[in-house]
Amino acid sequence: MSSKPSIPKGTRDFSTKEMLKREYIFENIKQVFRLFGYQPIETPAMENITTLLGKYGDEGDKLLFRILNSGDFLSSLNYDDMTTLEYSKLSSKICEKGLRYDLTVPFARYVVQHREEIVFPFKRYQIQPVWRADRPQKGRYREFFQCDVDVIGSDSILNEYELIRIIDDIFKILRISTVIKINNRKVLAGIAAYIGESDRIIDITVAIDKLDKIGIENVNSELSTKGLSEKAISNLQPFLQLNGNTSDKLGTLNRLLSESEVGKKGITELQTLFTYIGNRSLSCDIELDLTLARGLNYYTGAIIEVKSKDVNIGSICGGGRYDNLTGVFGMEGVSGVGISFGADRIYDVMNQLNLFDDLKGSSTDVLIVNFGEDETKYSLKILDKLHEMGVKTELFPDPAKLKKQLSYADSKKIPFILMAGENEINNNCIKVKNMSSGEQKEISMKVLKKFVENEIRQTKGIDSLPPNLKIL
RNA sequence: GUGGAUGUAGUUCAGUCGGUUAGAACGUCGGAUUGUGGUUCCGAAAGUCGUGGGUUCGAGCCCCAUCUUCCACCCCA
Repeated sequence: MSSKPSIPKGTRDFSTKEMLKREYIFENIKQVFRLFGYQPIETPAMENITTLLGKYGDEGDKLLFRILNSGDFLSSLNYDDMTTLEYSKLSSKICEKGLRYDLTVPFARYVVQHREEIVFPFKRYQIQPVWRADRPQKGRYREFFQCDVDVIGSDSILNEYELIRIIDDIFKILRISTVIKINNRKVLAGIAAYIGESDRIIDITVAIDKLDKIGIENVNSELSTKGLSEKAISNLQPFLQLNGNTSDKLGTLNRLLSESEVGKKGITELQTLFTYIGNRSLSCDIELDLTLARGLNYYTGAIIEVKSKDVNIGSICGGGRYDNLTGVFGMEGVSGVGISFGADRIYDVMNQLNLFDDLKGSSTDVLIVNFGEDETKYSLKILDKLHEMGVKTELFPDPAKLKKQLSYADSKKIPFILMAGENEINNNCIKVKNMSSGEQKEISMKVLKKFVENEIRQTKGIDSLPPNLKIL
């Protein structure tokens, strides 16, 4: 039984080089989240399946990973169940748990469960993997990390504005040029009402979401296939053809939707948001995009999606406002808004654009050569000192040939070697080798600290770190 | 879930019409150099040709199934 080991479809191992890059992304995102006063939480990888079902639409239910009950999972079934139940009903009988599909629904569940201990508005961030049983392809994985920020318990559009700022800050730091697309579900609901097809809002939004992909004719024919009347479709056209700048668009919408209460509410929300954004300078492009629909069922207000301008990989960040997500868990009238950064896609974008150049260096600054048992005591003393000074240092674990130890340092791009063999120990000094110049010299133990400050810090020190990591 | 492509040392890829023992580069390891890396030179290890069946005297190559990865759709981060 020694077949080659493998990992499940759509999952990946991350090797050291990849992890350094990934952590760079996580660190930066986390710092911006903290800057705006968000605090971390984590929730379990698995949730009760009933928590997850029905929150993401039919498509979402299909993509949930279900966890087979432990033990005799068939004991809850009788013969009739097995032969007559359709598979989805059957699976919810034998699978009581599932892997989380996103971080928003578990968060809503968390808020309801911990309502007594939470002070509202509650601003939290959460960086964890999620799982979807999707068919994998480029930019689409079955296990991937989401970085969520949400504020729950506040209706203010200031929260939407804050999220836009966060998006802008993060992508500015990561040097990804992006366009932020904004829309509002209430406006979409208003449009559906205006054309007399209120109950078809999902079909309508899904179809117009494809506008820039398949063109206006195909959208119209798709709507017609879905059973929308000719009249409704022709009434929809002015919305599909909306153009001009943001205030033009909002003006037109205002006229067209003057009869619709929800529609007008949505327009006001958009207006408020765009006023906040106003003339503040953002590095991202911002665009009011009526064709932005987003599939997740629970959005009720603003919807936000971010795309890279240089790499075509779908959205790298998305989110919106949900007015009653906690309602399904028994806590009514609490509105929240949040966004989710797709770390894996951000990684793909940055990799493709070679934006990780700054990270080429090693994580270790100094390697202490291992000369053997007798010298190790002396080396460990040096190691401790350097660690106390905050210098990233490692001692080679085996007394391997010097050649081996040096080429290890070389492959890890460690810039400094410290050698303390018999001669050095007798003279109470250390030999230092600079790997890039090849130059080496002996220094006494006393000036070790000075040496660190003058040379290591300058070669590998804080100045070489990306500016945003300097605080660390 | 639907349709299409793909798979050969650790990695990137050759491999002719189906014909003897499947090759290269890079990487790894060893040596030239027992206390000095990168460059150079020499050498070695490394493969059940994704997996399982089938056709054939003979299969990396042809056929079937299956898995992986990739692409389009659906949907999404």
